[in-house]
Amino acid sequence: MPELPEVETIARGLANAVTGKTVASVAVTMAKIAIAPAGESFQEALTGETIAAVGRRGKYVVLELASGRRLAVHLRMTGRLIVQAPGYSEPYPYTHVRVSFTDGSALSFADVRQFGRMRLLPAGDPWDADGGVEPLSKGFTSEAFVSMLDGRRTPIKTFLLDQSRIAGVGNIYACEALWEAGIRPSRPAHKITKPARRRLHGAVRDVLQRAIAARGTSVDDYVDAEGLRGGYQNQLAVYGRLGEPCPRCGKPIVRTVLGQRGTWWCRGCQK
DNA sequence: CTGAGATCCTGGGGGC
DNA sequence: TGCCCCCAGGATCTCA
Repeated sequence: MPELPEVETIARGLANAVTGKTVASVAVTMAKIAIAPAGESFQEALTGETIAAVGRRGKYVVLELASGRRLAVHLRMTGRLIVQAPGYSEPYPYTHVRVSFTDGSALSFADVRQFGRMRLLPAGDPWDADGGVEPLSKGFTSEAFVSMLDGRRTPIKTFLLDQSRIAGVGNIYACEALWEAGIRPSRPAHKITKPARRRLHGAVRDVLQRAIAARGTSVDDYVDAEGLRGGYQNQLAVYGRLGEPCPRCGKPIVRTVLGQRGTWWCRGCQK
């Protein structure tokens, strides 16, 4: 499941690989994946465009096009954006959209479960207006985070996963940040003390930055734009480690369900 | 506002 | 060994 660090890694790889390239043709083999503005054809609108830049917003990979339009890609659970060099032979498995460039290379969107989407947006479209703060931006200050939790009765882990509050945190890094901060995932957000809120603010940023440095986490089948796995799965403290000893206190990691999500944590040191 | 439940999908894990 | 069942999971929508 690509979260902020994985999407950041993919976007950086794509920035190197496709910036400046011009679209020669587009093949869509699963129509629901590729969404165009009303009345437009995805293939036709994209053909002839040049990739001006590649960035990230929350869990979206955003390709900025020379016309001012954008292609916002959400990978959901099993989506992949794969760059294939000129002369590539095999289509990447489960490819639903392939963008071919004039130099013979291609950018393929592949997705086993078909949950991911590529959305072509008109220039200036405020598509991400209701998205939350970027947790690695200057705007995500300790003070801002402390006050965000005021009056919020929802479990803190559910809060961290709400993309309209903080953009980009998913299940893996919510679990890891809560462990690092020593906070129980089910704790109502407003009941968390200010010192603990500050610890959590720092933990969210630390975990995300360390995961980016490791090029993301590959627990299931995440790979970046070059098809490479990440390395952060070797640094996980709790996620997916049911029954294994807590790295801090040695008690076995437990798994509970919170907001319909698997949640891994330590009863010994998360209060 | 808040949470619960359904929906979308398919590979793969568990049970027998 | 083989087959069938069922589940995970992010975002979004409906309903209470």
